[in-house]
Amino acid sequence: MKQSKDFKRTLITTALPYANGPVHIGHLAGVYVPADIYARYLRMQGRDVVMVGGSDEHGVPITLKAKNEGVTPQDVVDKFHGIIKEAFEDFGITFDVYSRTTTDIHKKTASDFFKTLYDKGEFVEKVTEQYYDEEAKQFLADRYITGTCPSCKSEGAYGDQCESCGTSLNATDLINPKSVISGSKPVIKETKHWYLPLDKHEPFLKKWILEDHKEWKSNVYGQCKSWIDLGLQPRAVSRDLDWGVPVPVDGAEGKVLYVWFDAPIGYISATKELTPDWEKYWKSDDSRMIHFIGKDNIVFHCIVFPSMLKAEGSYILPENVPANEFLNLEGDKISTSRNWAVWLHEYLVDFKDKQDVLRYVLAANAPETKDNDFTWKDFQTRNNSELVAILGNFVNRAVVLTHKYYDGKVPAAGTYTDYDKEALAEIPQIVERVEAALEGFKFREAIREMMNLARLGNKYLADSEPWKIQKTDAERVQTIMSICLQITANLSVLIEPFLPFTAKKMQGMINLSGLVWSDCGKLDLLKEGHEINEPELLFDKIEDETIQIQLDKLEQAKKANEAAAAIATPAKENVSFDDFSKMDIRVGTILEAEKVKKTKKLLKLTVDTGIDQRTVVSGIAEFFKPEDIIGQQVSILVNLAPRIIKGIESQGMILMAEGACGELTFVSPAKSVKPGSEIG
RNA sequence: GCCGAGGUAGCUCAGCUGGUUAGAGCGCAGGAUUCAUAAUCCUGAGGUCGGCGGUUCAAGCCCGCCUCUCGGUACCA
Repeated sequence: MKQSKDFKRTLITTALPYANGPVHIGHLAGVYVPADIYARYLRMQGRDVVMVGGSDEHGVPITLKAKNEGVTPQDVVDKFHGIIKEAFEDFGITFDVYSRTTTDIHKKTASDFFKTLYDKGEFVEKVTEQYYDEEAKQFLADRYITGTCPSCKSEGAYGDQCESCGTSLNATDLINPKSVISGSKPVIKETKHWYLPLDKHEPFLKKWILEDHKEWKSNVYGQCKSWIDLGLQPRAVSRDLDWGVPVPVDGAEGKVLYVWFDAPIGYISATKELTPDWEKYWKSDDSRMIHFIGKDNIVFHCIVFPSMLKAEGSYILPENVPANEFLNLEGDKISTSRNWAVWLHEYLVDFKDKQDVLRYVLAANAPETKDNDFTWKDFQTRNNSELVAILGNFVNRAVVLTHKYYDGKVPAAGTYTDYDKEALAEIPQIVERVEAALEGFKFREAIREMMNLARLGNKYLADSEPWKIQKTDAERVQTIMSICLQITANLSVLIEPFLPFTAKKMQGMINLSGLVWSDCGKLDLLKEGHEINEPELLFDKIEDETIQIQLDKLEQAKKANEAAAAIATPAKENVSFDDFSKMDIRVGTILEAEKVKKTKKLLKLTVDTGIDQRTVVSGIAEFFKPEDIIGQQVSILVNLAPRIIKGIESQGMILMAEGACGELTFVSPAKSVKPGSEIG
């Protein structure tokens, strides 16, 4: 495998945050902090690096949000692009360019990209059937259709997914589909779309990833292998929608590029926006591209986007895709809609000027190999016993002593003892280990090693005990303090990629600036007589009360969510008595039950309906063991049209009640009654 | 069900192509120390490496089966 130094320049891309909400700690930990550490590290080495990012502003969810709030999609993305961009700036994420996908340059870039592939015959055209709203005169994307979930029967399920039970759906599966736009019942209509034939690129992807990039992280490699082994399907690159980049082909009115197609092209347009020289980052073999993303994006960045680039023909492909897993918050998944998150803009209100603390905690506990948990307790501990006690404390000790003994002037080093030499020799070793970790995208390890330099400082100071011998051997103390100050100076450089705000503060304190990475390991960064400034604390302790406030805040969010979930869904439309009478619901008794093989949710039941004994397949296996429900009385819809499920004919449907957390319960008579009793 | 990733000290994680008494940080206990934000330094306790079987002179690392967590995918009338 090629080393990063074999390349002349590096293009770092960061996942484009979707502009329908602010960014939270999960985004930061998974993508932006690691990317920024890496970019800063390369820049400090004087290497040619460009880090691009931007807001992803197209797609259906944004149009939905706009509609709900009675504003235009542009209003929505303007608002969140602003919030997101500011949050990144506040946290010191050093994008060389932070753009957005609603710029003209991007529209043109994406449009041209499509046109090139179109002209080369890289797409296949397909006509499919989709829902169409005749009143609003437009096709309905999945998110624009609601109805009753065929799975859990709850109202308000979307065409792609039921929010209530989490099942992913096809829009055509919904019972009583309704257009979100006009409320009318949509009709099925034919529509033409373009597809990227991923299957065609499969042999290439197989070799490129599975053979040539075995060094990718196991989670990334494994995920790709899984997708490729499952067989790749053509993916639609266009949608019937009016918010996005128009498909640049005759007869494509009302169609735009599907958001996943236009979003990664945003990396290209952002680079174009940055420099007229953009092609050298994208089209020369001595450039390498690194995609920083979360695990939800692996398939796009490892399979889809490379296929697009390959099909286009003139672009380089990513050299590595160091995708992270997910960060949980206090044991639960971070969720924008449930407001279970720590929002970056809110964090800075509560923890003013503590960007580095969060950067540190997130990098030290980044979900590199598996999902990780962010807890406020851990945040407090890492701040108090690592940043304050180890790093801040050492620097403070060195600076305070220098002022005490030498009035702030750096003393001259005398003769080094063996122990001095030993300690000093460790500095370049630590630097080397930090470098190796960073080159391998092991940010947790890198930050641990970085802290080891501060640990070394504390140990050296404690072992040397200058305060004990200042009166008897002042000359020796000069050497000791000189070494402590050189370690401090080294620290101020080494921590910069990770803790840029603190690095700046430190360099101000020791009156140094313009340090670069190759200064790490030097023992003469501070010359004799160099004057340093007054000590100031790099970090403050965080008290229990401060942490409790954050925990309370989350607890409130949780309560608010529970309250929202407790509200019953609105009643359905009225039906006539005749409609109701059509349904034949009986009390039945389960006689036999067994799991349907090769399924997770299905039980095959034999039910005594009083009329007959029949077979019903029911999706309740996650909640009941077969042996526990023999003899259970249930409500059964007996005149539902039979249907074959997994090779078994299901003759009817067991009615279930769904609890607040999605758990299912039988609807059965309060007293045992004879099978066949009618419910009505 | 199938595919992928994980399951190593109280917590968060390392463990190279299998090789002597399984490591680190935090936490905990004891001691030292006072320059420093009661911070620091030293020492120590603590693990049947998810479980069972197998291959091997030797397995946390290889193979099989099982189990739990996370993600993808199929199924849910």
